[in-house]
Amino acid sequence: MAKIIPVKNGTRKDVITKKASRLFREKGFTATSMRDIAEAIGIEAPSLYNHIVSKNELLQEICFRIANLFTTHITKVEQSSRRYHVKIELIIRFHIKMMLNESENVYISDHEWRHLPEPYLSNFKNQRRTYRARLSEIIRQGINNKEFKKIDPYVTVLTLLSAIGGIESWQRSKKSVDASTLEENMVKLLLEGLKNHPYPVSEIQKSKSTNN
Amino acid sequence: MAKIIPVKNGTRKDVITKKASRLFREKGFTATSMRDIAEAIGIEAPSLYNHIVSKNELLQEICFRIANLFTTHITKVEQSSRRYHVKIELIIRFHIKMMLNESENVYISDHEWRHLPEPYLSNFKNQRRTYRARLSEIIRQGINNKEFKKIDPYVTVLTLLSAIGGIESWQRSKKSVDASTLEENMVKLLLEGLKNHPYPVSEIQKSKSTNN
DNA sequence: CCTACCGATCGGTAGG
DNA sequence: CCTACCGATCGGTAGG
Repeated sequence: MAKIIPVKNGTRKDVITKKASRLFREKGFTATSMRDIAEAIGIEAPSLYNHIVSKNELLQEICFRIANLFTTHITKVEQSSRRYHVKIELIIRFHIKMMLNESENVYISDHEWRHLPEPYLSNFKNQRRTYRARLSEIIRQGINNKEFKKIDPYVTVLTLLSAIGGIESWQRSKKSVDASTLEENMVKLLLEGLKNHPYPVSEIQKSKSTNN
Repeated sequence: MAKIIPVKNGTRKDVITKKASRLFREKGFTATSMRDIAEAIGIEAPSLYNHIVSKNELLQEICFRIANLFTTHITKVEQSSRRYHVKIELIIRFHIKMMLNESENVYISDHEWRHLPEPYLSNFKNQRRTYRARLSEIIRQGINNKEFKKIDPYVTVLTLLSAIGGIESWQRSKKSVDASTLEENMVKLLLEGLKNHPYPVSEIQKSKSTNN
């Protein structure tokens, strides 16, 4: 009765988590039933509970595992002695690589976290807020250091993260773009939009095209 | 018995749609029950069906209304005789304004469309694919015309759309940034990352910071 | 890992 | 707009 989870090299539960990830991304967490997951594996729904505690546990493990990967990475970047634009480039490239290698779980972490039950929900939101603040701080310092143009650091963080976080949902329908093309082009667009060019290029083409 | 919908100046059904939008964005379409919507209005769930056909109908109307607004706008832009970078700027600003003025419905159209039932689902996906192709074409022409740097048009479209589409989910927690700051900073970052600068600035800072 | 089954909740209908 | 109620499905448990 007492949830004897096999302590092996991590097998049965991993299979469940993998299938669950796939389905959570495809149909959404709420729209995915335990019976869907069980069927994808080839067992009956109640059998899942020999390996997991609850449906929520699956979501928690996905969300926090991804969040911790990002937190670990930014810590490493902060501790390095690179220039600020290099730090931002490293972080942008890490985000893109995460989207490419862990797209299902990153997508879930980005879009399904609101279904976390309450102690975890606040926890997760805190972790995200802190991450964004640390990223903002790097951009702020880069502006002070004249590496970046004068731009609102918080808006920049929002824009960068959502730009990268969104590629997954597009990528699904067409894998027409290979990983390297995607990464280099996104870096070109985002990083060079951020960098400080030593000439007032930003004012040149500012026409009266403002209103829609 | 026959769904006599009041043809008035659009009142009761609008209230339902409004409340539904709010809840669909907050909790997600699947996690929102008809009883949730009814309770938010102050009536019983079955009473909703005097004004609407089904829960799916609510989602359909939201998704297609938003999609049509974007389609109408890009048609107008295409028919104008502006330069390509102005066309892109107009479209970026329209997207940002939509996020700010219709954030709930744009969010639903962006994230909950996969729950559309089948004749509508394919329809919606087609409309989105076409929109992206038309946007790509403007960028491609702008590159040919030397207004934009050499960049993959499709990746650029994905990046621009997801950058703007993501601001909503961030904006929720902190309304610290006012609309004008948000718009000007996003345009600065995204449009200037795209524009062709008449000097090889993009190569200057390209260090060996590639691998994470 | 299964069968049998639980209370809760779902979208929606009947009928007034 | 309500009460009464439907068949279906949900996450999960009991017990082996």
